[in-house]
Amino acid sequence: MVNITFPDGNVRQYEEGVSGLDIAKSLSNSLAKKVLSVKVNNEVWDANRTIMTDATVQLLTWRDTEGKTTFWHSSAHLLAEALQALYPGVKFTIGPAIDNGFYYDIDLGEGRTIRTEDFPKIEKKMLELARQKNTFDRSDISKADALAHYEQLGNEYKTELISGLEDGDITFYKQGGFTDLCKGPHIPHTGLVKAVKLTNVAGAYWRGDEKRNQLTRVYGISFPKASELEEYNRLVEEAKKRDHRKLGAQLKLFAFSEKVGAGLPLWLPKGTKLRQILQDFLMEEQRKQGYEMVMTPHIGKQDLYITSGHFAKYGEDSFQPIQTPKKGEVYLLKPMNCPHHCEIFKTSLWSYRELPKRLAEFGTVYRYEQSGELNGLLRVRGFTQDDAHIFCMPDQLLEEFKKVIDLVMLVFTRLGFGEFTAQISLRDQEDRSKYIGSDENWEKAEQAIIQAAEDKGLKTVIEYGEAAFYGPKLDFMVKDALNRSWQLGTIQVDYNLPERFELEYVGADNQKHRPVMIHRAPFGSMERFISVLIENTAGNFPLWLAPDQAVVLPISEKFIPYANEINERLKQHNYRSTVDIRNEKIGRKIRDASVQKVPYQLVVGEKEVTNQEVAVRRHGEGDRGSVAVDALLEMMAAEM
RNA sequence: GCCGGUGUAGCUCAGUUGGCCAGAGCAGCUGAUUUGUAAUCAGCGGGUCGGCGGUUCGAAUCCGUCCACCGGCUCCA
Repeated sequence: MVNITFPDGNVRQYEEGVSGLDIAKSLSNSLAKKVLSVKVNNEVWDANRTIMTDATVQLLTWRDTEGKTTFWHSSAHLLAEALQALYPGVKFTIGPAIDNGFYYDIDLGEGRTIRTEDFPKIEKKMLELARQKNTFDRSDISKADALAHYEQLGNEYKTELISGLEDGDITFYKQGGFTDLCKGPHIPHTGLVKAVKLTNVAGAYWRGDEKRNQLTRVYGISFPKASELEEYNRLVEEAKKRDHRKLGAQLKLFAFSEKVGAGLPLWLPKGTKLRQILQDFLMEEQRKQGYEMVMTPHIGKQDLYITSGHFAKYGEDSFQPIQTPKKGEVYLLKPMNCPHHCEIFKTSLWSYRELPKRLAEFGTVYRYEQSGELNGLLRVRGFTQDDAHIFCMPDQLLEEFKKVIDLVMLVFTRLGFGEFTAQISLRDQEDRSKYIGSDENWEKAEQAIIQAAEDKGLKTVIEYGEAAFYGPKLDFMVKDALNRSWQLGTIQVDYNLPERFELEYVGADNQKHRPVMIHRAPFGSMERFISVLIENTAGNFPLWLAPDQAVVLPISEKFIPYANEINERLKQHNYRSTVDIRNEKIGRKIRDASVQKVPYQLVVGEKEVTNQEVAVRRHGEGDRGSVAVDALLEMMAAEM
């Protein structure tokens, strides 16, 4: 007998060799039908794998993230089985579960492709195979046999994978007519997969290396119930409506023009308003915290970026040098503001008493992003950073860094980004050739960030290889409508640029010392921040950010003078308000104001003129009834 | 940059296997209507069918190439 401990602390005895599925059956038959996999001593196992010792056991179903992962991973095998049937000779590589579904990377061989038109027949095949209720059978296999198996199939990808595995640690899984190198676990049988949707097909490099073969990646998602697929489809439709590219056009915030160039956004009046409000908000906070605004030009001599190291690192892949009429004179579009700010620091000799020096600029920079990377306002070639560089003494670093964390948190809280990931981006552990500066400085910088994040009680994840070439970063990641993660705020510690620019201050000892730099941008870039803001709010901005806060809607021409009066009152109180004087019915004016997502829609007609009131309609809510203008002003003030 | 897809009026889209002057709705303009909580009615104007080159008696439709956009991959100072 073995003692099985459940998550609630209960302990029950079972025969040795009991499986998760057996345990589920002993509890309830309906539960047994839902079990996807089982967590045994904190390791996820097949539900039918035998348990030989005392263990803590948690049965995993569709409700558990790990249960979903098992389900989707098994679905990837099902996809592979279908592809094997439909595309003979296809070579399989890897097919993992992801956050929202699964994919399989395959090599179809020369000249063959999969298109979205092919999806229905693949989905049909998958469901057909699923209905066979095939079990996933696990088998241990020796390294030699595993290699022989795939050599015979001519699958160099699998043999490469196997070469990296330990003998005795290799397992195959077989369901129906498909066998795959796989460590598992899998769901009890394919019949649990009731609904399948292939979502897209894309190229993906083998092992993520662009120098190696490009494989075909087929993405999909699957569900244990058809109704869940419908729900998923509905959510995808909803997400499309939040897309900042669509809303940006609809709300007349920004635009792109082929004639101006790819990735070069044009800010329309309303988008500019929104952006200015955000800038004003941050500038005010920064003023309170001792930042000083500076301004620098959009270009600088090539030499500036040779000093900073940017030219050596990115010169080839950037906008190319700008020539002048003078021979040999070369300028570059600025890719970063920091070199300019270093030169500002060098305009005087600073006393330690004057540090930290916090220089801030909404600086527009230009980077030649790869064409395939451009994406609405999320990834552009000309963008404005809410940049600042803090020059401080080494013993001020930690305190300053923590202050910046507070500022980023203030920004995120005020803008409603409750969900974010704080990521500590460190050097690549193997390849250090990508970075400038000494190991010693990197160590100090990385430790400072880890310490500051810990002191602030931030929950962080560490990502190696994500650092900037001159220093490590603390990045704040937020997701867009399509669940993709983007870096917004960033704080970086830099010992290297002060050295390269030979920055100095005079210490209490009357000696010259080298300051440390903090690069920081709470928004990151105005463009990206605003795109994520649009998607998070679905364009329903809080009142203080809305480009148009109110629109007065006269019932007919007769009431335009009164509407103008109301509009003037609002303007006197610094609200952004307009009057819709078009010769249209009130229903139409309300509709158009709603499409533009104007928060306060103020209807005025005979009754309102008589009572000296306005009929308030709050977008997203509806009719609030008529109130006096003073009451309206109070209502709006309370919302600011 | 790579893989796959898309590109018709300001916007959303129709346009059969290549075949008369390329269509609709919305938006715009003009006029009528003077309106009470998500689209009033009528008339009018508007398109080098993404660009360039080719095949053909004939190309929005077929081929090539470039550009832009979409989803991934790689990259992201």
